[in-house]
This record gives sequence, structure tokens and C-alpha cells, in this order.
Amino acid sequence: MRKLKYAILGLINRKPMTGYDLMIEFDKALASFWHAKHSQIYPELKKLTNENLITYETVIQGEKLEKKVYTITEKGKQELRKWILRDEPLEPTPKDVFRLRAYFIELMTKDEIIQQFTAQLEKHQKKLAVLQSAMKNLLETKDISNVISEEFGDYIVLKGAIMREQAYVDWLNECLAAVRKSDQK
Amino acid sequence: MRKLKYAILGLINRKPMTGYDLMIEFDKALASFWHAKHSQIYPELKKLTNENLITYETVIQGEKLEKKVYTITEKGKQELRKWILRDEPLEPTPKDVFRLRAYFIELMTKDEIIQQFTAQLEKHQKKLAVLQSAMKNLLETKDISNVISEEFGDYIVLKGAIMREQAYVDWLNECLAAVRKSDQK
DNA sequence: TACACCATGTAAGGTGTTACATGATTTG
DNA sequence: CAAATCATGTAACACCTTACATGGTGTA
Repeated sequence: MRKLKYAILGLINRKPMTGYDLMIEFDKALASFWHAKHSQIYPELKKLTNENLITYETVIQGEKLEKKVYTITEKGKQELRKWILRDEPLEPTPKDVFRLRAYFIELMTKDEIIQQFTAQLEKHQKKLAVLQSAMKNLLETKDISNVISEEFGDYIVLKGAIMREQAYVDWLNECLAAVRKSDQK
Repeated sequence: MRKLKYAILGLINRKPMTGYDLMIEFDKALASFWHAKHSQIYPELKKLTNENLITYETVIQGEKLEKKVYTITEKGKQELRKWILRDEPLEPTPKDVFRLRAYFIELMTKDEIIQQFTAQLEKHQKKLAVLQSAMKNLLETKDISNVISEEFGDYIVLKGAIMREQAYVDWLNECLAAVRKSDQK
């Protein structure tokens, strides 16, 4: 519950940042397992401030543009640490619209099936390529020898994302092979 | 948008059923890629009825227990077929709380990391075993030689679920190996 | 006869998306 | 000087979960 709360606390714990910075982190570093729009982030920051888990300092950018740089409090650190050690039951499997379509395969002709799966395969291959190049970049620029480090956290989630995408691509390829092999028109 | 609508239409298209039957299907056959509670199903059935995509017939079970058996209409079939052929952009990657925790690995000690990942591994191994036994059962009882069939749909989504779980298990094992190998206390 | 399961619904509240709204700064 | 980006917020709505609420059927 209130998972966005911990995603934000964890990021601000790494280093102080603004709501806008958080938005960018969600789109970049966390994109392979989390996302949040600014319309959700700003109200949550207000909430966390009221709960004394974070505080902010107003900084002037340029002439008059105000931005709020948030920092985690001691109380926030304690809650974050408590959360990270919780052992919760497995979440329900995530929803997947393509798998839902695939399940109702009987509604398509063979040609339509091949077309649908091929289109999906291309999208996932592109995504996989992006992740692989991000990994190449990470390995070239960061030191992941220390397990208890932000860099190692970055590394394992990226590794996990690549393995997940690879499994998706493998699955689509297997489906396509099975469909193509069949004799039906 | 309104994905539950199509999940329900697809299931009722396979064969007429009640809201309760749908609930069971979501928990069993669709569990590896979709889920919905009865509190969401019943209002959606009402909505679909108002839109003339499904109709129902009241059937008496036993002495007086009434149940509503829903059937898809021609209009419903047309909408379902239109949906299945749509080519939509890839959905954002699903959220994953464990990956979020893993990302913030710097908040744990080495022992805590091993404990967290081992607990998660056990859960996913159990899930994988359940899926594998479901596959064994499916292959023994159903004919999947026809690609354009409900049975083949059942087969491919189960195959996909197994591959996804296997990838998760592999990832957790790799993380554990990397952590154990490290010299830090 | 108690318990598990069958069967259907509503209400309140939390989570998340899209759209509305505004304005400053930086870069080409 | 235009466009992209930085920066922050609210409103309406859709989606989903938890809890409330009720009653019948089958079986051990």
C-alpha cells in the first residue's frame, strides 16, 4: 500500500531533488518497473511533507523561477528502512493486454495471428535493444563491485529488465514458430 | 481502455456464463495475465448489457436461487473482433514492488539482501511449479494441434507465464550469486 | 446443522490518467 | 524569437480494492 510513497522516499533518500527531478527519474531509471505522472507526484510530495517524512527548501533558478528541493527527514529514513525489510506476499501477476489478446486467439485467422505476433515482437525487440545499450553504458561508466551501493541497485534492476524482455521475445518467437509450422490456412 | 470489457466479452464469447463463473475464470484460466474482483465484474456486466453487447437469461438453481447467464450478442461479437485486431502501442512496463525494493539495495546489509532475495525466490519457484504442473495437465488432456482454437490460446498464455516466471527465478538466482560472491560483510 | 461454496449486488475510498492551467528558462 | 524544456499545480474522471450486505445450495 502507498507504494508511490516509498518510491519517492527512496529516490529523495539517494539525493535531494524536486518534483520535476522525480518525474524524470520515473521516466528513466525506474522506467523498467515503476512510473508516475507529475499529477500524482506533486500531491504525494505535499502529503509526505505534512507527514514530516520529507522537507523542502525553495531555491531560485535564474531570475525568479522557484523550485522546491526536497530532502528526506530522519523519520522518513526510518520508515523507508522499515519498508525495505518487510516480507509481503507475492503481488498478483501484472495485467498484460497482449496476453489477453493472445488468449482469445480463436478469434483470428492464421494470417492475422502472424501479423499481430510479429508486430508485438518488433516492439519488444526494440525495447530489448534499448535496455541492452543502457547496460553497455552502465558497465562502461559505473563501478558495480560494491553490492551495497546505488550503482549495484541500478545494475540488478536493469539486468532483470533485460531478462524479462528477452523472455517475452523468446515467447513471441516460440508462438510464431508454432503457428507457422501448423498446416491450417 | 476499458480492457475489462473485452476480457469479459471474450470469455462470454467462448461460452455463456454468470458473473460468478467469470470471477472463477479470472482466478484460474486468466490468473497469469488478468484479474478482476466480483465487485468490478457485476457493474461491468450491467454496463455491457445496457450497451447491448451481451444479454442475460435468468436461470433458477435448485428451489429459488436466481442466477443470470450472460450470452454475447452479434454487436458484442463485432466489437470483440474489432478489438482483437487493433494494433496499439506497447503498454508501460508493469509495476513491480520487489524490483523497487531491489533498486534501493543500498539500504540493506548483505545478510538482509540475501534474506530478501531468497524469500522472493522461494515464492516464485512455487509459482513456477504450479504453472508447470498446469502445463503437464493441459498437455495430457487437451488437443493443441489446431492453432485457431481455445485450447491453443490456453496453451500459449500458459507457456508465456512459465517463461516469464522462469526468467524471474533466473534473475533472482543471478542476483543471489553476485551478492554471495562479493567480499563485503 | 455447520461449513464451504454459489450467487449478486452496493459504498467508500485509494490509485492512476487525462486534461486544464500557468509561467520561466535555455538553446538553437 | 521560437521551440523545447524546466517547473508546479488542480480537476474530472476512470479504474480497482476493501468492506459492507444478503441470501441460497450442497455436503459431510
